[in-house]
This record gives sequence, structure tokens and C-alpha cells, in this order.
Amino acid sequence: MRWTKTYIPTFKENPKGCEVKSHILSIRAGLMSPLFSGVNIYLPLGWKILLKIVSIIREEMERIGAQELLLPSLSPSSLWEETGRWKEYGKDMFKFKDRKGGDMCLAPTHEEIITEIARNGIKSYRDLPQIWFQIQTKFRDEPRPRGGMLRAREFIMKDSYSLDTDEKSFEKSYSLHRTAYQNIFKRCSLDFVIVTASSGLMGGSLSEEFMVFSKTGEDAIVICENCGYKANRDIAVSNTNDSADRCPKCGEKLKIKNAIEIGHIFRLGEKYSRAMGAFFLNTNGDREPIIMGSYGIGVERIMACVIETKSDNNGIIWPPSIAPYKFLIIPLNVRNTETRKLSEKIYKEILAQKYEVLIDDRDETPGTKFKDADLIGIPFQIVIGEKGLDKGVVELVKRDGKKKWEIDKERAVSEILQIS
RNA sequence: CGGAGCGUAGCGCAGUUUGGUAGCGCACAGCGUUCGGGACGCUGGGGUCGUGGGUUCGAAUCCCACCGCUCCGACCA
Repeated sequence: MRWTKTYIPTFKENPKGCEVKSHILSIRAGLMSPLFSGVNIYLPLGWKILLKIVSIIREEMERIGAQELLLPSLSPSSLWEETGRWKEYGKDMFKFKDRKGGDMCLAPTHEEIITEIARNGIKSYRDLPQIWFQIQTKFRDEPRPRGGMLRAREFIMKDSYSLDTDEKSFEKSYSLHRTAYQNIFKRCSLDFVIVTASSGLMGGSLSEEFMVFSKTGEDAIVICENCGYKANRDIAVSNTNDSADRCPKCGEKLKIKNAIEIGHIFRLGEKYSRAMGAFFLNTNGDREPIIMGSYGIGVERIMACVIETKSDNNGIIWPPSIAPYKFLIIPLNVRNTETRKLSEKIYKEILAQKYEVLIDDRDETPGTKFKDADLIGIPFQIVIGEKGLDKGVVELVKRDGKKKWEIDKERAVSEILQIS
């Protein structure tokens, strides 16, 4: 892709009012733009990154045998009345009436719809287990949206649901998800911890959250360095009778750190299947409720967490797995014939090798190009300028750590591909 | 929902105290000079000063109401 043909609006100055690093950098790097409170526009560069994250999620979900489907965002009130969540969700749900006066909502999550499918279609133990997932937009009218992508009112979620015959089978589905989640976050270069948490409005017994430590995180995590106990502080408080200083397992003093929740896995048990009548026939021909689990990942939050934890003073540093491009070619002066010709040659050769490459073919000064390059954080910068050309070299610079190689301009592409 | 701050060109801001021609920097367009860490000169375009009402000869500025955004808290996957 050529910079002059794409839309990457970068900004020198911090956007007004923004204080969270990922919020500031995602706007400055031209990834996204706020539309109104809690609702974001994803621009081409940002969407490219989100699609990379989505494809990692999809691969890992398919690896555990999950099947992708797509559920509607519009939902009738009747399903939510059955489980009591029409009232429980209250104002957090976007509710409205259709032209006939029927109550509806924009779904904040999809347990009710999944259970609706299950009660209509799952008849026998032979139909189970099932794992269904989707990557789709969720709507929650949050009382206070925060930090751009950290807490939005409209956001993309990977949500999945497991349907099993019994606890033993369920535990397998649950642990498959646990593994898949660990793989997904590792592949996105996130350092995370798994903590026990409260399941809130989802219901069911204790759940587990996947957390990334960050000063801007809204959740507080307690950690026991002695026995390894980790939990959301809400849970720790209830386990130790209002005091969260001491580990409920070994009594040692607990550390408290802020974190961002990127994933949450829930043991729903029979809550939804009983409320909505999702039963199957067991081997004896008896009716039993389906045992359910639900599992969520905030897609934009992964992007935000990577920015929070991987950026430096100059901008974002994308891990190659989710970088929008692998290479950024920087011809320092496009009016210099040799610079331009060599840049174009290298660009075309890398493209021919099927790598994703962006060339900064703008007629801008070197300073501007270096600043923008660091800001948008492409893993490898290929710098082509007159100084290097006089020595017969181009430079390969790794965005992470700024490691630099001088490479013979005649053999540039093959050497670059070898090093990177 | 409680507390605080903010709203003036695409972005960042000054001007508001003390009412009197709408300003600056960046960005944008044209021309020229530049080209290894956000270059320079000249020229140019771009504004319902958040919205509505009020006071006044005259309101970005004073008064009232409303709306929006950000942050802290409450709440919450």
C-alpha cells in the first residue's frame, strides 16, 4: 500500500481531554476517531489491526472445535423477560420500540438467543456437546464510557457458548476455552493473569477473568506472592470478611494492582436452560437441562492493551502478529531519483513475496516521516536516503528496540526478508 | 446519578476578568527554496464563537436554561 493512496490521519498534538495512553495514541496514529461518547470510528489502519486480532481469535476458536455463527443484534424483549434480565439489565441495555410498539433491545450479550436456539434444536444427548461462537458488535449503555476503547457503549466481542450434558463434559468445554484464550492472548503478545472473579449479571458460580496489568485498568487485582492466589478484589473482599489485606488461602499480605479485563469465562450451569426450557433427553430418555458456559473477549480491548503495554514515548510498537503491515519503506526524499527508484524496486519485490508493506511515498521531510513511522509502529522500517546510498546501503530498523542493520542495496530484499 | 473541568476554523489553543472589527500555531491550497528526527519564505481559503433565550446602542465576553465532551466517584461485563 502507498501512503499517498491510503487514509492515515496522524496528529502531532494530543487530542483534547484524552488521558489514557491507548486512547491518545490510537487517535494520533490514525487508527480510530471518536464519534460520540463511548462510540468509535475505526479507520482503515485501526480496522486492519482489529481484523488481525479477529483472525487469531477465529483460528484458536476453530482449533478447539468451536463453530462460528452470527446472531442478530436486534432482540425482542420476550426472550429477556423469560430470564428476568429485561429488568436486571435496566438502563445498561439500549431499549426501544419498533413501529408496532413492540419492546426490543440491542443485545448486550447473547445467552438468551443461544438458549433459544438450543431449546428449539437440541433434542438428545447425541446432539451434545456444542460450542458456538461469534464475533459481533455488542451494545451496552454504560453509565460512564472511559478511555476510548477501554469501555465503549458499542464494541466488538468474541462471545462463545458451550452446551453440555453434564458437569464433566462441561469442564472439558470450559478448559478448552481457557486454553484457547491463553493462546489468543499470547499470540497478541499480551502478558496476562487469570483471576477468579464475580460473575455479575451473567449468573452462575465463580468465573475467571483474563487480566492485563495496567495503571489505567478499572479492576483491582489482589495477588499473593507467597501462595500464588490471584483474584479480583471484589472476590477477595467477600472471602476475607471485608478486609482485602490478607490472603484467604495462606494469610500472607496481598499486593493490589490495577488491570484491564480482556476476557471472562463463565460457568452458567442450568440458569438459562431452566429459565427458558432448554432440555435434552439423556440415555435413559429422561429430560435434563443443558449445562451451559459463556465466554467473552473484548476485541478492541486487546488492541488497547497492546498499545498500553507495548508503546514508548514515540508511539506504538506493534507485535508482528497483529501489525497492520510488516514493513514500512521510508524514502527520505522522494524527489531524489535514486532514492525513489530504489524504494519502488524494493517495494515491488517485497509485495511480490506476499508480505504486507507500506511505502511512505509522500513528499514530506525526513523528520515528519520518522515521527509518523514511530507513531504508527510498523515492526520494520526500511530507510532509504542519500547518506546510505552513497555508501551503497539501505537501513533496516526494528521499531522495537531500534536495532539497526545496514544492508547492501543490491541484495536488500533477500537480506531484509532473512533478518526480519 | 454525585463531584470537577471544558466547548472559539480539521487539530491544539489565546481572547471572557474590564462588552466595542474573529485571533495565533499546526494542518490545508498555490509558488519558490529545502530534505537523516515533526524545514523555511511569500500568497490564499476556511468561523451559526455548543444551542436557545435574555440584558444592551452593541455579546465569544454579562445573566438564565439546555445540550455535548473528558476526568474522578457510584454502577457495571
